[in-house]
Amino acid sequence: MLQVSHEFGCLTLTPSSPFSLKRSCACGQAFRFQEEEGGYFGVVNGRGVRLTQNGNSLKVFPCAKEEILQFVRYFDMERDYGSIELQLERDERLRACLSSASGIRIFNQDPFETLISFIISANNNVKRIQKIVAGLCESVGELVTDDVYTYHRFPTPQALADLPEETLRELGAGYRAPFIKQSAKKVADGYDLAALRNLPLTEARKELCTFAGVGAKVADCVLLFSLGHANAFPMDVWMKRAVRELFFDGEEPTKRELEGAIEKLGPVSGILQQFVFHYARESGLGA
DNA sequence: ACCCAGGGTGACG
DNA sequence: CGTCACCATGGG
Repeated sequence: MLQVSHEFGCLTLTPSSPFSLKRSCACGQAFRFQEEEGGYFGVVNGRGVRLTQNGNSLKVFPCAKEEILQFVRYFDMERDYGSIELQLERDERLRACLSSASGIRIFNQDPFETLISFIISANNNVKRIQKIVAGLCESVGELVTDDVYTYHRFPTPQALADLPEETLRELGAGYRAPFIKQSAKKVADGYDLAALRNLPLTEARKELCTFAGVGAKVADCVLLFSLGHANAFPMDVWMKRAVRELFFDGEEPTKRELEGAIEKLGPVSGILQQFVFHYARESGLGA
């Protein structure tokens, strides 16, 4: 159950299961939530908002009445995370993840922003990804000044498609510069990312892999973090280590064994994955 | 100098 | 189908 209240232009969402703003913002799913004075500032669906946590409540400011549902959905507050954490708790292999990952929510981000962000993420680290994405926004993202804040939106597909490769390299994108440009152009030319929401996981993944700089892992991030595929399971170096340690007693699994183990986790395996990922990074698993 | 980071691409078997 | 060097960049 979710309690929703709205007064003085501030939205308060209180889920009945544990919520952690800090873990949700820091778990590596999104790269534009900046920590500041007891909260976070982020741009959600093109709107700059300040996020704070009070008890188990998430506060979003500013928020107009018409925007309430949109924020509820972005922060995935309609989903029953109590049952998800219960599944983790019941699994002896995954139980330990909760101590550092309880309260995570998977945000429903913009597909294009997520696509470009995770193209940048390839063979890169979170701090640098944040820096490059911030540079993109400050360079060619629309500058917005509303009643409360001044901020940049994430660039449009056309804006990134028009950006010279050299500029992308100056921002730190390195060899990913042409991937960003080509993929942005494909969206600017009319490719409908949102349509992938309604495709089966395997087909949606295959579609995303036609973009430059997108392989299975980046595709799964886009599907999980922006297109509602809760069973997309991104396998990066951290998850490979974690799965090897937690599921296969330190041994390297075959591809079949790996797929089987993920399949057994059920329809929200990708969300479970994010708890494990955050745990692995926080506990420095294997490093 | 070397290794690593939310990997992908292209070449070669 | 699988493997593998290579790819920019910054931090440890």
